[in-house]
Amino acid sequence: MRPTECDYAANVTLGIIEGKWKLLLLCHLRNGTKRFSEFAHLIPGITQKVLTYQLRELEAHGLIKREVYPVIPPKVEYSLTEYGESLVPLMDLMNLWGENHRERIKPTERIC
Amino acid sequence: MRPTECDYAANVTLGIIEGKWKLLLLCHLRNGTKRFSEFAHLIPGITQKVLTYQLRELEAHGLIKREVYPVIPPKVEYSLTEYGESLVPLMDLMNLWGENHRERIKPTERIC
DNA sequence: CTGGATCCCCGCGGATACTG
DNA sequence: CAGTATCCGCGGGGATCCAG
Repeated sequence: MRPTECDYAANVTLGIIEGKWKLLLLCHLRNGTKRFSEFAHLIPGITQKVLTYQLRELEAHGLIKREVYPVIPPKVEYSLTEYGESLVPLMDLMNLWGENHRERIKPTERIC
Repeated sequence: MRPTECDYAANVTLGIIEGKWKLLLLCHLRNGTKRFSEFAHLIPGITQKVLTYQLRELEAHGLIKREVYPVIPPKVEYSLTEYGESLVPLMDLMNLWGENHRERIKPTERIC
């Protein structure tokens, strides 16, 4: 309630959430385990390097689990951890607010 | 539920929320109207340029209201709009999650 | 008092090529 | 298949100076 510094708690959350594709990745993982190539297919716009990077960060924060199967060809599965699921309410809220915001903006688009 | 693009609704929210000081500014405004100089005093780390910029963006998105009093010396007051208040639940949730995350991390700090 | 105008740095994210 | 390595551009944010 007295956020006199930039270490405001909500900013901690923001620091973990922010990243162009993180929320999208987390959202996809809510529907179940995903492989690296599945993400690349689901999200055509992302490059391999960035996909790797964002997944690594989510993993570093304990939100997702990375499981490597020592087979050929390689197989890696990503899944939401229990801790990652604690973000679900926040994701839902952000999703909801974002959709409302879109509809709020739309009327501006119609010029007529 | 089928976020095949980067225009995922939650990302819209993120785009409005993100910014190093925005959440903090919004939080301060929850306690009432603030003047420009008050922000500068409450948040020592922020520069005038950035403060101006972040306030302008929040205003552009309709979250805050900027009221200018034509007096000398200048007086400008910022306040939360009704739309801005619609973000309060999200802010609270982010704050809560952030605090929990801090405590979750702390044990790692104590090496003994 | 409330900014605007500049300059600068750094890191995120993108593009491309290569590898076990 | 699932990455790693390298280069690069852009923009957010900081520092500083100026202005009505």
